[in-house]
Amino acid sequence: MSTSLILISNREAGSMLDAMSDPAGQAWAVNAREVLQRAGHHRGAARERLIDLLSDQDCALSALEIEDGLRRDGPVARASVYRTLELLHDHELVTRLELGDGVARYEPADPSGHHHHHHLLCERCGQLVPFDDAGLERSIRQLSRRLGFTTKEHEVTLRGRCPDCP
Amino acid sequence: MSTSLILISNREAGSMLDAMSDPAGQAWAVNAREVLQRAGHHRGAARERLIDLLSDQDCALSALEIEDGLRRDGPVARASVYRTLELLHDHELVTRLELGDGVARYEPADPSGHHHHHHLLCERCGQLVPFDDAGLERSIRQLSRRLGFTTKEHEVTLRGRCPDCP
DNA sequence: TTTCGTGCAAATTATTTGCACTTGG
DNA sequence: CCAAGTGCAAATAATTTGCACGAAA
Repeated sequence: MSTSLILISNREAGSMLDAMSDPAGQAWAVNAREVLQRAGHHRGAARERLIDLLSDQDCALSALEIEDGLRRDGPVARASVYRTLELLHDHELVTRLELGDGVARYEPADPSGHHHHHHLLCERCGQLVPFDDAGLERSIRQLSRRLGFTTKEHEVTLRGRCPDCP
Repeated sequence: MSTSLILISNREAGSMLDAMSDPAGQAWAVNAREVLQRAGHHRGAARERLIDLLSDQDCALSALEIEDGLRRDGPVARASVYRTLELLHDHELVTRLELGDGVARYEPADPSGHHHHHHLLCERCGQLVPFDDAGLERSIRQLSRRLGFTTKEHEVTLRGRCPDCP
């Protein structure tokens, strides 16, 4: 049974990406800007900053978390954050998640499938852990075919206890 | 590859359940009342009505939809709806879903696993379709074991085009 | 110089809470 | 009676929208 696994806590992932100067994120940002430009969009400051911030991220952030992050470098309007996220989502450049706590989270979308992953939310420590599983993906592909359903996005969320929380 | 399938549109399912006088729903309602009673809860009118309404349901409803449904038979306070849903969720009697449109939906939880299912949301016609797939469940079990994660709930959402919407 | 982006504040929407009153056991 | 449930209205929290002004192509 081939199961590929990426298991990264938010904190660890941040430093990993720092260490490798985040080539994947850069690629995403470049592509995102290109897509928006082709669609006839200008390059406003807030949007540019948001794209940079998201590209440094490995896992989902809420709109308010993004706003906070941006504010550390200077003021931003909340509306710009929401509008930019909506725009990115319309162009399928971000994935929008709702993990069951009433807050929408966003993360860079990954058309190549290289960084595709799902989420596991520990109900005890609140940690959000991205994971990837080939068997699961296979099941979903087969299932979609069987149902005659054209699946554009899919999302799997596990809620429970992580290995560190007994 | 054994893949069991239940494919029911909301509308069809409603009539199906009518036709068989909803034995599963009745069982759920009985159990729900028992669980709440054991926990020392009284039987207020709003809560009783909500349990009845949910037990007739095969798939997820939002709090506002539930409120509307209840109002057809008489007035209910919105707060009672939310409080009851919270209570049922605390006792794991309902499953709470967030399918990505900012609204929480609730449906009777199924400890037996008999009616366990996931959701498929057609982005074109908006139809919410419940489905069940053995292969998918197997993948999730294996995955949880491999990650050392104790999965209490899991949720799979597919978004795309249903067979009727080309 | 026109189209798009931004900021601010006000509006919406979903959900929660405080409190006085009613009801179940 | 006492604990729990209900309704109503006001409070939050997340997200959206209208509009005037500033910036990009």
